[in-house]
Amino acid sequence: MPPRFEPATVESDWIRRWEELRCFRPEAVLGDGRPYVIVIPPPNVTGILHMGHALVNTLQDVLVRFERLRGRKALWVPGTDHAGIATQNVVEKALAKEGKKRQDLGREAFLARTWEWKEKYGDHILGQLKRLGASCDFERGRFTMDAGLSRAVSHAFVTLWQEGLIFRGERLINWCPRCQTALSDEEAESRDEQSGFWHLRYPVAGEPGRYIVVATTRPETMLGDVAVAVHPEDERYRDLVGRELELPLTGRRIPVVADQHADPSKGSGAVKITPAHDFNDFAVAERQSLPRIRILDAAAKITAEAPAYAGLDRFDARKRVLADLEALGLLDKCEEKSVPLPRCYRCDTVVEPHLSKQWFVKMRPLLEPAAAAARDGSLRILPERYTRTYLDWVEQYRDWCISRQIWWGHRIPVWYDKDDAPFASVEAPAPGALHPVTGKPLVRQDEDVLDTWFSSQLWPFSVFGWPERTEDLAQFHPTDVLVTGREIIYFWVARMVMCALHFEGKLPFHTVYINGTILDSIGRRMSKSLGNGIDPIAMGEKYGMDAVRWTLVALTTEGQDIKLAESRFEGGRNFVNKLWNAARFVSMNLGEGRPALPARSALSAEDLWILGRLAQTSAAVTGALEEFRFADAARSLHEFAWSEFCDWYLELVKSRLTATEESAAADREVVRWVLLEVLDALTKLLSPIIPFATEEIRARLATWLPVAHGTVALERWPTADLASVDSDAVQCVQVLIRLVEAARAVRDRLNVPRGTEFDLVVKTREDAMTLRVEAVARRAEALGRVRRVVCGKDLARPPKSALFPVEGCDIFVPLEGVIDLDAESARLKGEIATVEQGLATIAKKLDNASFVERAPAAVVASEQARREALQLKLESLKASLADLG
RNA sequence: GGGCGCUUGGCUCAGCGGCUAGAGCACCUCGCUUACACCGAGGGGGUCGGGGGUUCGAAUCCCUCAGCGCCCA
Repeated sequence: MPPRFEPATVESDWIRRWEELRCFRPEAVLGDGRPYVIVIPPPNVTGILHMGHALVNTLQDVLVRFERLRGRKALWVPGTDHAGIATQNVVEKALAKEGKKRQDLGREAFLARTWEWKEKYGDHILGQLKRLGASCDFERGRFTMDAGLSRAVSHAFVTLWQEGLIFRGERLINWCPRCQTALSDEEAESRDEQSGFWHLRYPVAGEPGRYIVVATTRPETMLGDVAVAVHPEDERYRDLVGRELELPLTGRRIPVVADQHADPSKGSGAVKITPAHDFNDFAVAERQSLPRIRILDAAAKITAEAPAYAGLDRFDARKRVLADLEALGLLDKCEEKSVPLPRCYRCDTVVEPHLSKQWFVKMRPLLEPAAAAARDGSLRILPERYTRTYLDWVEQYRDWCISRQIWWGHRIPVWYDKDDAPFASVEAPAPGALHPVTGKPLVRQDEDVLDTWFSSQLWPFSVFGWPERTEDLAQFHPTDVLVTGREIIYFWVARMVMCALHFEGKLPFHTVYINGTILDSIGRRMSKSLGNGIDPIAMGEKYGMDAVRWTLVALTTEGQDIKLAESRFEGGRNFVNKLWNAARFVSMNLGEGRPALPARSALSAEDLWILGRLAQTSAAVTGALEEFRFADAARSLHEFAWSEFCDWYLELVKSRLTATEESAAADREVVRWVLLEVLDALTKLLSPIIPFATEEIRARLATWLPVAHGTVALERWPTADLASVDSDAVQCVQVLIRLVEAARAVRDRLNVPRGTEFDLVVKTREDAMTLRVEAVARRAEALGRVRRVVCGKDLARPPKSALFPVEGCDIFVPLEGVIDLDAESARLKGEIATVEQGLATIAKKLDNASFVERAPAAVVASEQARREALQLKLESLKASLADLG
């Protein structure tokens, strides 16, 4: 084994090997374990793997690998999402370079071109997932526009339509003038932006000089005003209700209406009403039976309804309207205001409310069960606080606009007769087919496609062949856990829950784990525009993918956001290398064959100790992963592997492995057995987080640590026998550690000349302690480079010595003439101060009558015991200090 | 405006009612001891954002103020 773990070749070798072994299929798991299923949040086909993907997929992989090792038929279904608008934009951009628009190609050719693009680049991100080490069943990979999944979409649409839960209607929707398509409410992302807030004067008809002032951030919309609303109780305008205003620049007259929507406490209390271009105003117009005048077309240019401005872009029109109002003296004033401005989530263009005929899903009946599932706890969302987030959206029951005026996607399975009567059908009607209700021939299919999320919401079961009753569907749906980011709770999670409940009558998963957001080192979101992203693949190449995975897992606490800097991966790399070298050390100290299981009586204190700690670590890691406490799992493993196994156990056994006497041979086999035992369990426990290095270690040690099916991924998770933890061995090792530390501290702190040899004199308080010290004395001598450890209850305090008090004994280092007595005095004074502070804290409790009375007896008892121990320690320290004079 | 999260050593974070408050990184001193310098040994460093309260006991629970961030309207 090389002295450094070399990830590059190891990773590609194992990716290939796993593929050959086909070990990530649920069928590869032997036995009859229950399935454990996760479906991946499908990344866009246009996507490249970013750090957020690396995190969410590492966490899923940890869970899947963990459950696979526990014998579950683990299945992680990968796949990609066709990402309608995003993908279409990519292909359109490529076309634009050739000076073409998609309309130049026509629908068929454009779609062919997009499929071509998809075939060429669409699997890129899946390849990156493989490099991440994701143990997906790639043979079951799906794409949302696969034939089967497309059929699922049609089936869902037609079913909902037949149930009256999908309808077509003319409503105000969010419209992206650049993409030229409708968007759902969720796809119009509002950010606060600075905007002008213009106050306009509308002259009262027949009363020269009198105005009503209305304020707006979109003054060009005044061209489409149909009324001004005031609050019915507003005294200022009471006489004007029912009268008319001269709408400037248009020659039209509009009424003043009384409506609750006007808030008297805000501004002038009067609001302009533009029903065709504002959501609130649309509702007012419905109530007040006002007309809707469309002054902006699909490209957000002024229509012929305002002839003087027709053809102007909305922002140019804004300037012109303002200038013209100004010239007429009708511009009262302009303020600066921070307003939420909705922008297209795909292209960032300012979204315009737009009146058009679209398809909608009637959400209330679908969402009610989805809300109930979260409320009654049958759907568990972690961290729990996100249940509120989920419910906040779900309980709004807002209808969902699902039609998109683009080409790439699932075409709406609706055909019309010549009178526009729609008919939804999974199968395309035969040419000349008649509308089953009107009896007239169906003449055309709907031009639009469905929102991408309409297909994504079916993902947890469409990937298994739904609506066919396939074996996979029966076996793997419902799934177990969904892991995803919080920004997608509305878009996707809630809709999946609603669909699974509606179509299958069950939740698609019992638990949703919301992972934190990856931020840059100063807490900003990583984004292309800021250029502050860290590429996980590049990090993998530099530090090893295991290091990337380890680091992300170690940083995942309670779904908190993660501030990430490249330097963080060094820690991961170092840890993986440490493990590698521990295995390397073991490999260098093994014999010919596998050592036999030793009798328990043959095990030394440190053997029992490390085996006990291993059991505790297994238990801790198992518990942590069961509860999604990823960082805790990593912490336990790090502590055990580095601070206990490497720092102490490996050091302790070196002398046993190199011992040359005849009698040492048997003990050497014992050590070898323990080393392999620990390494066996440790590599298994670590394999969900760092699969590559653990596989490679097992492969290198295959003679001694064979894996049954060619991969550690199909091994059995270590079970923790906590009952076997030997408390006496634990105490022995604790004393041993203190002995070694005392020896080291003497050398490093008390200016002992190099090469000076010395003894440790251990004055114990009880015979049991004497036995313990004697049990570990030889090891302490070896590790601490101490000449002799002498111990006993009746030993005299050696004069002028350094003191290291431990519970149950005092460790003296008699070094008159060698140690720096002043340094020791100073050190003892420091110790004394610390102990006195501790005693003071305890005294505050124990001297408080109500503490002794009211605190639990166990707490009081432990405080008393601590007081006694500290008291003894203090006396020893003081005696030593006095002795040093 | 409503909701949520965060504020603990220089940095990034654990700890969420009872050990003299921990870790990693950084820092200081020493060390190439045949697993590892991507290492080892030793060490310094925190009145847990401010204030108030509950409690025998608060970094931990409650209230309040301040700052930072996210989501929704």
